Amino acid sequence: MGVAERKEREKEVLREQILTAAKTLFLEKGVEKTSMRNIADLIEYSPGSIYHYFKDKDEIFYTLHQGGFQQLMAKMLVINDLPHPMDRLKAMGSIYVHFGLENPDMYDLMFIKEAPLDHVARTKALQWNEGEATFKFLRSTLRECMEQGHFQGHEEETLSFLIWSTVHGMVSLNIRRRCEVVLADRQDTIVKDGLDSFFTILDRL
Amino acid sequence: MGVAERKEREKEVLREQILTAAKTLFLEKGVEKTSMRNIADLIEYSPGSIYHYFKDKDEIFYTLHQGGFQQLMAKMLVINDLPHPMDRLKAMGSIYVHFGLENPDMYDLMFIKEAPLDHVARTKALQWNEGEATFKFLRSTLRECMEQGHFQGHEEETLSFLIWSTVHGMVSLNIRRRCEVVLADRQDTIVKDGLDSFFTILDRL
DNA sequence: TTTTGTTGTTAAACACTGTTCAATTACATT
DNA sequence: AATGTAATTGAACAGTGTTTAACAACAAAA
Repeated sequence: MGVAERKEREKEVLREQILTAAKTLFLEKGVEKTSMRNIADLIEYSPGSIYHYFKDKDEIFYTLHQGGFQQLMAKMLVINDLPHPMDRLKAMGSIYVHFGLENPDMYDLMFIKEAPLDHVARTKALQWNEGEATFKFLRSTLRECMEQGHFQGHEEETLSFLIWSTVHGMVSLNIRRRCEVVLADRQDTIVKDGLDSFFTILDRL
Repeated sequence: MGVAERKEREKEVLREQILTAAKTLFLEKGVEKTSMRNIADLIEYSPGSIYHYFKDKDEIFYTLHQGGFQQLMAKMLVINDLPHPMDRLKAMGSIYVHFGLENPDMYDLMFIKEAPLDHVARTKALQWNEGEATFKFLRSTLRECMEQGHFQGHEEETLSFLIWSTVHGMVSLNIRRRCEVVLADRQDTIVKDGLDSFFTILDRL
């Protein structure tokens, strides 16, 4: 009695170990350069064992993927304190950008990496619930701004997409090192400056 | 006599064959999933031969990469006909976005794919001359707009980066299929709408 | 207490990968 | 015909993700 439960817990522990080991290595060396053997070495198990807990390497980082959205969402929720929707909108932008720059590999997973889903999985089960929730959060904040008279002549969904695109563009160009050459001298500041510039545009809109 | 020249030409032919084979496979299966052996098979040479023409896989990638920029630049040059800098700026945006949507794989190579450069290569020779040229083109167009009184209170380089980020953001979210879930019903129109929305913002700025 | 059945774990193997290199071939020049 | 050079090859190396047959651990049943 209780044996099955204990085993279940032990399994869960190892699963968690795999996950944290994978996360450590992914963030340290990148997903591509982390091998299953590396993960196995770190948890002191054989490579084969991992396949009893995760179908393949992809499944490991999709699990981490979901954690990323929860992390981002948790950070986002802080803005609820701000009374003005425009402040909330701008705070969301800042949080989003900072999250991306501080967790480039996680951001990569969430918004840049090719979704290695086969068509079946993509169209249905689709796990991007987390991503959808984040976008809906942006939309509702934007709607509140519009109710206060901002962004006249614009359509909510389109503008949400445009705003998302702008912050995503800045972060992803940075992460994928496309700024380094073009803006070598301002690498560190360019995203912050761009974001400020973006905020003044939003304010004037 | 002329033998060396003929050999030189023949070498060039094979180099070109490698390049087109690589391009075909890269665009078909992606860079990561294309092996040197795949390329060798397609041109009916042994894997080793390729290394007489290109230092490594990265060098092939970067050569194609440059070709993409020349393509994009060629399309861009058309805008020189337009007399108003603001029209030119908007035309550049349209061309950029259309290029991305019509050549998603090449765009991927140019702006999204992880630049597989080792540190040495990244810091020096640095191959992104073409990318730099494109950005400079944007900057100079923007400067002309500013000389006509647009975008007051903004700084040229920062705003260039912001504009680039916006169009890149829209294209890359689309290419990497992050819109599919969030904007399922408007997949086809959202980028066009977003771009229009962006243009009206730029006009009012 | 022994047997059975399940479950976790392993090492080895498979089919790949990018890259290197000694050996071989092809061929223009002497 | 012999020589020298450059192109080409196939095998080898060290790595990859993944599968699998064998094995060990151990709770449940006999």
